[in-house]
Amino acid sequence: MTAEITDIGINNEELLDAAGLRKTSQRALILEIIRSGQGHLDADEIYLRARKKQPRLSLSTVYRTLQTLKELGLIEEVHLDETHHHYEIKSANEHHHLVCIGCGKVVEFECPMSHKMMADVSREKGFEVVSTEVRMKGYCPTCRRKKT
Amino acid sequence: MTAEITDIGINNEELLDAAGLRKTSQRALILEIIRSGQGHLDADEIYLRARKKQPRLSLSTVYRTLQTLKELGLIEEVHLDETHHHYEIKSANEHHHLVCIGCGKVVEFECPMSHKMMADVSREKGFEVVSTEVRMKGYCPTCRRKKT
DNA sequence: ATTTCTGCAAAAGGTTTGCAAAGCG
DNA sequence: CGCTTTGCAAACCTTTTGCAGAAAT
Repeated sequence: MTAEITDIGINNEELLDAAGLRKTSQRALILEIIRSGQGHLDADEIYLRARKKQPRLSLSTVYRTLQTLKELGLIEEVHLDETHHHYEIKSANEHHHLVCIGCGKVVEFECPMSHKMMADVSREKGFEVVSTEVRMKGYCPTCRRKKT
Repeated sequence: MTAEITDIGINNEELLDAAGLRKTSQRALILEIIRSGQGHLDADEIYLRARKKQPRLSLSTVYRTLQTLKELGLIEEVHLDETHHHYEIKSANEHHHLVCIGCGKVVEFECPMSHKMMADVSREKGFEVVSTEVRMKGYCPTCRRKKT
């Protein structure tokens, strides 16, 4: 029962340590929120949720922490639309995003082909390609029905 | 030699007309700039270039015109990074973008596989997928050399 | 005690909007 | 002439930054 909100977790603590960073309650909370929120939270949503536990926490801290966690490789910034950034826990299985134009729902999908695509493009263009993002837009089953 | 800068072009004029919109010199100029600028211009760059011909043109007009042209389907908004929007002429051959992390250079590539990807995802997720954007990042030949 | 972090407020950067005047049809 | 479009300035929204005080090591 000693699981404190300040626990960032063994591996993560080591990471912070190695980077010469401090383990603070704000960082732990924000990471926890991203972890338990089913992916794709934006800064403001994280801020709102975090304030329920730490009312004095500021939005700039959220942004700075997101930046830090991203640099540590704990979270990933994804671009579901053009106006916000969204963040999710960096997971082993890479995936891409399908966004519903009607309701905003986000579904993840895997894309084994993307590796071949990267290889093809690398060869053709002479680039060293380091990342690929595939984003699809469409109508989810529910919104498809509504459309008619 | 009577090619006026105010010529939006036959098809485009009809489009404007059909939409109940007016043919103005600003719209013609902006479209012309996007057409002759080798793709991927952002609003500010378009604004700068446009001012050379029409010094009193305003940035809001650029934004409003881009919006209009996009709705008419004459241009396309692409997302090369997260801070800007970029615009290019809507062309028959669909392509995707590869951006150099070092120098910002943008290269287009085709992606025949994307159709299969769309079909696969549609079927698996039950979505009606309407668009796919593939964005890769990497180092161009020149920047690769510099890196070492 | 030293150095990093946080909160607050203000700035920044891209984009949008309200409104009166100008321009197209 | 009526209605759209423009220019200007101000507003907006997300994200970043400067700084003094608070917290971590």
